[in-house]
Amino acid sequence: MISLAQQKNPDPTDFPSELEGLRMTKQRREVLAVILAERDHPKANDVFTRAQKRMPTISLATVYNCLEALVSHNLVRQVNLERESSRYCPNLTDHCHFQDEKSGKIHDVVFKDGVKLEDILELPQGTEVSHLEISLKGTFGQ
Amino acid sequence: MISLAQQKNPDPTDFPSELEGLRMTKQRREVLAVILAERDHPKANDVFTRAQKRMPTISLATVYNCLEALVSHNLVRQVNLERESSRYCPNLTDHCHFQDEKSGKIHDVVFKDGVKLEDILELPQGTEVSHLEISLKGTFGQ
DNA sequence: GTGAATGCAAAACCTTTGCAACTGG
DNA sequence: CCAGTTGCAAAGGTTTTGCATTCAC
Repeated sequence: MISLAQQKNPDPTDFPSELEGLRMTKQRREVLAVILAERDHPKANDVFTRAQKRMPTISLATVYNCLEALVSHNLVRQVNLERESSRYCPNLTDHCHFQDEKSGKIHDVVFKDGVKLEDILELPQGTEVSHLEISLKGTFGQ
Repeated sequence: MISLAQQKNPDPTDFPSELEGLRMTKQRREVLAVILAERDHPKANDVFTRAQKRMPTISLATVYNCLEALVSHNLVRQVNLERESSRYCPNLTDHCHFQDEKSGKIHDVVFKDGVKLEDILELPQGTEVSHLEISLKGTFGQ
């Protein structure tokens, strides 16, 4: 896994021409840069609006295409909360999401050290988990 | 909490005229009966199709209305997996959902005894969880 | 050069809404 | 009786698709 997720204000032109086997285009670079720039879990339309600032010709359909490509190549994570539109997240480490009911903001929440799925859930023998999503809602402390 | 969830082949006419403070109508009774009859996590449209068998005049919009009413009165649980349409579940006990990637079927999964959220997640002081949804995907054993 | 990606508009899909008619307690 | 619910059709919002053009390697 690459460490792009740690960058704060990435310049799209810094990205190599291929990432995780995905051919990079101007638009994909821009979409990735937008997601890395802020940790606020934007929706596709937010990404579109921000990307347009630097690239006025980009289309919403292209943003959706780029997001799909980035997600399927594990450069970005797609976050689905209830019935809302998907949000996108540059944090590729294991974590889940807490939506504060007052502010609407999404917070990343990590697992305590050493916690394993099989310790908490009754899963039958032979179960293989390929994807796990945990989402919480309520009042977030602090 | 009432024990309707345990019934196998409920007759809609068995339901009282009010449940959990919700005024029951023919349509709400039928929608509830459909969801209680099978544990396969149907989507709104599946509920509609099944309800139509006994009540040909029911409309899809009414099914959505009824589902919303039943969910908000805690008679039925709404299950959101990824970007799919919502599914509906009569199991009101604490549990989460596992979607088998081969069959597409949804399985209920329960927590091991004594597992508490605060034991597994790093939540800041003062956090209050009002809603928790855990969903898994992969190959379900057995 | 060539297969893949883009941009546009239109379609698809799920869910909600407005409103007149009806109904259940 | 009469507020609340239904059924219908239409609108809304998000995401996908078809296709000609353009681009990246």
